[in-house]
Amino acid sequence: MATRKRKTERRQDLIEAARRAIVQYGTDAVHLNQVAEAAGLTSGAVLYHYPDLNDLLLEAHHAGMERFYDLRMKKIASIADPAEKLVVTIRSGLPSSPDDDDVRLLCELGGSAGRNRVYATLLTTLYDRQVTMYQMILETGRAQGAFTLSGDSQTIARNLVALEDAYGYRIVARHPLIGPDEAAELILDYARQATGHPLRPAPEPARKPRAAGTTPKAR
Amino acid sequence: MATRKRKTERRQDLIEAARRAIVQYGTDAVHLNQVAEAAGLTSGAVLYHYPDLNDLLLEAHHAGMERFYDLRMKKIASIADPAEKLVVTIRSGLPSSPDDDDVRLLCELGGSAGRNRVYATLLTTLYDRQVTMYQMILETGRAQGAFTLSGDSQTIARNLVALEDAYGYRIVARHPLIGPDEAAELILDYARQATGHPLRPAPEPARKPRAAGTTPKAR
DNA sequence: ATACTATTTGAATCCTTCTTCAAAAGAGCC
DNA sequence: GGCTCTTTTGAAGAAGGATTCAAATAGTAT
Repeated sequence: MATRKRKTERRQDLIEAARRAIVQYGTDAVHLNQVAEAAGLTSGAVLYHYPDLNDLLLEAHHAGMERFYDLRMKKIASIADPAEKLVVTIRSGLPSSPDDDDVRLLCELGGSAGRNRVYATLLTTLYDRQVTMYQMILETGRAQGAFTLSGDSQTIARNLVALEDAYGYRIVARHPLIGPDEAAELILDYARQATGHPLRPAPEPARKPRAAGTTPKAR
Repeated sequence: MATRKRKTERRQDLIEAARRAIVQYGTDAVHLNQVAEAAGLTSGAVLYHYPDLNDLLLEAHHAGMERFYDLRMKKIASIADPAEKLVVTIRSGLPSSPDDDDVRLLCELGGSAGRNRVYATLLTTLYDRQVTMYQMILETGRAQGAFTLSGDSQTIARNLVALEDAYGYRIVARHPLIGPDEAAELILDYARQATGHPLRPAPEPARKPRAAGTTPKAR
């Protein structure tokens, strides 16, 4: 028997398991048994915590989305320079590889949004939040005189998020020529035009986020 | 009994039915019975033509993709002016509404591409073809002196297709602020910077494609 | 008309999944 | 250690989908 756990803890596990099962089988195709197996439990145990599988799937998508967003925010929180911040932000919106589960979950969500209003709302909310995030960076850069925006910040921010999204799909679909590096460069090409800043690409992402004020060593 | 048809004809019907069923239920979740019902047949009849449902689903996706691409090509074939051609092309890559089944099928494909290599290839192929299509337009515009490209045509073309893709998802997910018109304007904003051309937005798409040489009436 | 053949149906069978629930088993408490 | 409450299992039953195939049917050819 699987080690017994407390309700909240187990529910957390189940959300994680659901995430994995969704990525593997698809949101609309995943079976209760598959989620149970991913969690190392039987279907009965899953049902004990989530009498309706759809509730669990929704929570999994919701959690995945929040995680994706929080992770990005954390990665850029300590960066003061708007140009560097923009570069890192662009990077953090792309999958690290075709097997990046966080992004694959979002792609999954995109596929289902057309036929599920709740998922559609979730995805739209994420998009809008990301747009706002970019807008802040752009406006800050402009205020500091670093950026000369080619148009209003909302338009640029919307396009930046759109580009990220789209290249996420390309990378997840294993485009033979467009990987994370190439995608970042393509987006940067737009970002340079839009900000009037040279935006040199960031070095390999550091293991830990740098403390504010320290400079990345040149390479 | 459903009216009997010839093999090729019925297979065509089935591909259409599968398309509809996929959009409604999801590529990975759709059941044989649902496809059969969409075609107005029984599951046995479907199996008679496609012993393996996956083959049918693949053909449906393939056909949907080809159709989408062909339709675009047809819409722009008769347009000589590169600027107008670019504007119309951008429009034709966006869903006409959140219920545009052609685009919804492609979104579906994007969701499944992460876990199905064949679908991934299909989607990648479409992307590359669209990039080439845009490249032709851009290069032609440059050769004629109409465009002053901000960078190499491949980069611009890749970004244009990426923007289209992404806004397709936004529209299908019913973003409350971004519909076909707004998306077109956002993409045009980028296209203007990239081509150095004012690219005034096209009037409402005409019922029939205009013959080459005729001018759209002003409004 | 008739016969022929390709297509479609519908019923039977087999499988898989969902759902329910009594019983088992861990975890915490006294 | 024994008691209690919560969590988990496993079995059983219900529901539905996939697959197979003989029989029916509708076009097509003669």
